[in-house]
Parts: sequence; C-alpha cells; structure tokens
Amino acid sequence: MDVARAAEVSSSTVSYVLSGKRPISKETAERVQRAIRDLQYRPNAGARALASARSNVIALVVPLRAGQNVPVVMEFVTAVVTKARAADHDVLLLTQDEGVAGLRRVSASALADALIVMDVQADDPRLTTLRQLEAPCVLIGLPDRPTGLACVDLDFAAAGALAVEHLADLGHRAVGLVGQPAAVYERKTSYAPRLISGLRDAATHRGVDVAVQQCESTFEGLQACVAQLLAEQPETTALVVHNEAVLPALTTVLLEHRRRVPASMSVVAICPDDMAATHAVSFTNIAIPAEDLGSIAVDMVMGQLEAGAPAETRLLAPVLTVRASTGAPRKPR
Amino acid sequence: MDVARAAEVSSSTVSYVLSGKRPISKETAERVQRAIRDLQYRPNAGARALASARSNVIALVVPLRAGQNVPVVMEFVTAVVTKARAADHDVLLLTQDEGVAGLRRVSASALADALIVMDVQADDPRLTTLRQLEAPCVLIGLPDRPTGLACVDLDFAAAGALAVEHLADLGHRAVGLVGQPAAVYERKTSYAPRLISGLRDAATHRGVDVAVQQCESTFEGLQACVAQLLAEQPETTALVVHNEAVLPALTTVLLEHRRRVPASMSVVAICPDDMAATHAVSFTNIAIPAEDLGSIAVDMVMGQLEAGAPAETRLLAPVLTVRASTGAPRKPR
DNA sequence: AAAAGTCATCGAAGCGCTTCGACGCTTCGT
DNA sequence: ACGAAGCGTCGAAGCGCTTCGATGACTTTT
Repeated sequence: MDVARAAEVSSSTVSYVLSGKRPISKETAERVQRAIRDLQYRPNAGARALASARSNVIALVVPLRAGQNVPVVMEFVTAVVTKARAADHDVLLLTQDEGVAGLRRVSASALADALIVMDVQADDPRLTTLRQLEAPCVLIGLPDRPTGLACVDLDFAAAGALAVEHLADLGHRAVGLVGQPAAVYERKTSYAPRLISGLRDAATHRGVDVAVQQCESTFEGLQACVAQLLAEQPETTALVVHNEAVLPALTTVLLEHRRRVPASMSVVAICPDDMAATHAVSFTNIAIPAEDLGSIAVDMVMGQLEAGAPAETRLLAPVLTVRASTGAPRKPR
Repeated sequence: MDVARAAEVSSSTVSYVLSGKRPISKETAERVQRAIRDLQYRPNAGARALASARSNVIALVVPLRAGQNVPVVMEFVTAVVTKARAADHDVLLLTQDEGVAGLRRVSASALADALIVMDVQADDPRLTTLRQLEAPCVLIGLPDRPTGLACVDLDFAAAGALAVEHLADLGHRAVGLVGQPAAVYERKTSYAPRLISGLRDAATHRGVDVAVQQCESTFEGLQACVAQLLAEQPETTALVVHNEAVLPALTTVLLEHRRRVPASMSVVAICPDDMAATHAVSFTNIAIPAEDLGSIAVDMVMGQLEAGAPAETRLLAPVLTVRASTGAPRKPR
C-alpha cells in the first residue's frame, strides 16, 4: 500500500490509524493522515470486508408498490440511509419481490452485515428465515410473534385510542374510520388491525359508537367509503382517516354529503405531519414518525452489531397534533 | 472451499462452473451444482469483489426530498433495483446530500462498479467529478453539457410540444401551464425549462397563446397559480399541468373559478399513467415513464460495464394518452 | 507415427485489507 | 537497580475468491 510507504510506516499501522483499534502515537497518526489525504486514499471495500468479515453495509427491504403509502416509505428510506451513513454504513436496497431468497442471499454472501425489513405482516412468511440468518435484523412493523426479532413501530393501538379520546373529549359520540385499502387487510399488515382494535377498545370505554370501513386509494374508493359509513351510522360526526392517499379528496367528498370540516364533520388523520399540514384544511393528525422509526431501526441494528444488544421490541407512543380539522360536534346533546 | 471437496474438484473448477468463463464438462458441472445446492453455498461477496475487481453493485443516487415527486422517484428506484437484480447486480442507495464526496467514496473504494444519478440539474456541480470517476455512470435527466456522460430522460421539450399540439388540434387558442414549484426552477432542474420551451415553440407555430406560472405543491399554491393564470390570460381554455402533487386538488380549485373539466377547461397532465387514472376526472396525460427510464439506465450501465459501450444520450419520445380531461373549448370560434 | 491442437481440469499466485503475536523501548514499583 | 507492565510499531498470516499458466488425456492433422 503506497500510503504506508509515503508515511514511512507499515501497512498495519495505517490500518490501525484508520480503525483506532490500537494506540498510535500522535505524530505517526498525523503523518499517516497526511499521506492519506495527499494520495486521496480510500480503502478497498471488498478487501476490507473480506479481511474483517464486516461489509459495513445494511440491507433494507422495502415493499415494492404495496398500497399508496409511497411517500411514507420514501421517508423511511431516506431516514435509514442518512442514519446509516452517520454510522459509517451504506445501504443496499432490496425489494420485497426477491422474497426469502433475497434475504438469504444477502446474508449468506456477507453482502450486508444486517437487515432492516419494512412492511412486516402479522404472520410474515419471512419470519422463520429471518430468525435463522446469521445477520442481525430489525423489523419495521410488528408481527404477531416477534420473539427473537427486533421490532420497531408506532403503537397503532394507542394511536387509535388517542384519536378516539381526542374526539370523545370534544363531545363526539359516533366516529367513523376511513381505513386502508382491502389489500392491506388481506395482507394482514398488522398495523391496520391494531389501529382498529385500539380504536374500538377506547370507543367502548368512552361510550362512543364506531363504524369501520376499508377504503381504496382512489377518488371513487373514498366516495364509496364515506357513503357507506354515513349510511351505516348517519349520526357520525367525526372521522378517523387511516389512509394518506385519500386525504386530498376528503373535503370534496364530504361536501357532496353537505359536510364541512370541521363544522359538521371532524377529522383526525393518521399520517405524517408534513402531509397533514399541506391541504385545504390542515388536518388534526397523529403522526406516523417515519423518520424516527427509520433512525431507531438503524440504532437497533448498530446496537446488535456492535454491542450484541438483544432483540427488543419498541413501540413508539403516538403524538396527536391539533390543527384545523377537529372541533366540537354541531349539536352537543 | 468445501463445495470443491464435496464435488471432488478444485476450487478453480467451482469458480469456472459459476462464471462459465471456461468450458467445463457436463458431468463435472452437474456434480458441482449439486454440491452447491446441497451445501447451500453462496460465494462471499467481499472475496469475489476483491479477486475480480467487480462488486456487482450499482450505486443509485436519489434526491433526498426534492419537491413532491416522491412517487415518481420511488418508481425509478424500484425499476432500477428490479432491473439490476435481473442483471445479477445489487443496488446501493446514496442520497443527494452526501454530494460529490459520496460519489468519490463509492467509486474509489470499489463499493460499486457504476453509478446512476437521478435528478440532474442543468449545470450540475457533480458533473466534472462524475467525468473523472473510474466507474461508468448514467444520468437520469439531461444537463446542459452532457459530453462524456451517458444520459437518459423523457424528451420534455417534445412533451411540451405534444401537449400543445393535442390542445390546438381540439381548437384551444389559449393555454396555461401549471408549473413546478419555484424551488425546481431555482435549482435549474433541466426538465422544467425544457418542457416550457417545447411548449412555447409549439404554441408559436400553432398560433396558441401561452401563460406560464410556477406552482407550489400545496392547495394554496395551486389556488394562487390558477388565479394568477386566469387573471393574466382570462381566455385560457386549457391547462397543461406539470406538477403531479396538485392534480388531486385541481378540479376543486377550478370549480372555485366556475370551470369544469373538461367542459369549460381542458387539462393535460404530465405525470405517470397510474396517477392520471385515479382521480375524480381521469386526466389526459403525457406519461413520465419512470419504469422505462430506470430500466434503460440499468441497460446503459451494463452496456458500459460489459461491452465498453460509449456514453450516449437517449431522450424518450413522449406518449400522450387521451382520457376524460380534454375536449374542444366551449365556444370554438 | 510424430506434431499440433483441443478440451477439461488443477495448482498457485495474488486481490488489498485486518489482525495477531512479537518485539524493542520506556516507565513504574519496590 | 531489576523485573513487570505498558506503549507503539512491525511482519506475516490469512480472509475466500478469481485467474493465469500448466498439464495431461485425447483427437486431428500432416
């Protein structure tokens, strides 16, 4: 290695300067650093991975084109990449459709040191494989049986409850849920049912009636959903919307039913904060903290990698921000 | 290597079976394949990269959170990943914000064999660096001086022209452009001005008046944009919308001006096909062929990598699909 | 029948790093 | 004042592959 020659040290010394794994005198270290800078030296990633059995790469498995939560996915991804870079790791992108084989491939070939898997289903078929892998692995989402796997997610049950609490406090007695597309429930993506059960539990406690309706991510889907909801429970005065994609169309569709937000219909959205704020009506929302989740996922990965941290589950407490879309129902009884 | 032992051959033979770089007898090859399967053997990526000077990884540089074209970006990304996997390569994700340093790092450390860079600006500061890199590199987008760099993009000038042609054919004489957010123009992201100039040129040819207005990706932004457009050119009977994010709100905002789509206002959207079709009114659109672009980018990368193909520029011809949002102006003179 | 190819395979030399043990030197405790 | 302990550095042995030249066993050519 010519950096070593330029700095008049052995190549092992250069390595130790770079890794800090052994003490090096200040003068030597500086000499080496200068040589590195002068020669624009970058260690060869392959050689490094081979010798150290560490690639400094994290594999991130993203859903291909599931539902239309694309902006949320992208937020996750950038958060993960940014955080990973800060920890001196790179991110390899895998899509869902390589399935279990892709996970095995990446882990067994030592392409990546660890995995982060998004969009985990309640009984995800990848779970057993993931448990068998050498590489540590963090799930974003919460399967039914997370034993042995690290998970991080928003506490959707608490989020559902929080939404109901807020509305009940305002005086609402009948709430509708505009849910996710059917595909999401069929896929048994655990967050959707978790939200519903949290919502129902809280509603029971507070004596609030609840109607639940899935909702396709199109204009017509939303029309159908709202129509159904109001037919089923006409006294509905508030909506919880767990579908980012239909938010833009919501006020329009409600207007078709002579409902104004928030005067004759309150709305709590479950969506990222920035999305809540950029509509005709800014929506009171419970944040989907994509950035935090991504960042925490990387932290957990690094913890397992460096410190052999155990595989714990973290559910983030929901945060509700009051904006312009919720108020007291028109005729409080 | 124990696959070699199991198949009773030398490790070089295993390598040749895997790479096909030398003839191997059918029997031996089968023996080796079986051993590989039985032992679930996966070559170590680091060792392979080191020995062959090829990592089989493509670096993809995505814009961090530029504008709200997020779904389009995601389409690119999945297209690139899918296509790359088909060519036995993986994709490493870099964000814009690592800048030039990131490009150099990835290339010099041989982490990736090639780069694909999205969201290239007219006078992108990364250009000179990219030209200096060892690694071949493909831009998605079209800088002012693409010399020496491979580029692929939609022909936005032709797209602008095509939109005007379509509207002029229907009888429209005054067209407004709902443009991108100011940030995009400030960044000099070449596609936006290219669309405008193509649109203006065609308009001049066809004797159509054009008003151009940038548009922030919020409800209020759209309101302001449309108001401005109609104030400036009240005889406007058609809109070209080059901003996916405001499409959902468009019909609502136009209604505030007593304009219905397409009866009293025709609309051509520049957006991905799936986006055009899932609104209250399905929009006549010129497709942004994200999937094709991503796929072609990978093809070009592989061409440069395998065959030493030259760095050419490819501009894809725009395709307009007529849907429900365009028609003849109300009072053709 | 000898020379010249082919074909399928092997052995060994790296690829550019990290890491372990060793070594010489200084400092400390007693 | 002498052994123990610590510090800073070096040399060499890999890490697990690919690849090049070599080698036999055959086949074809002359």
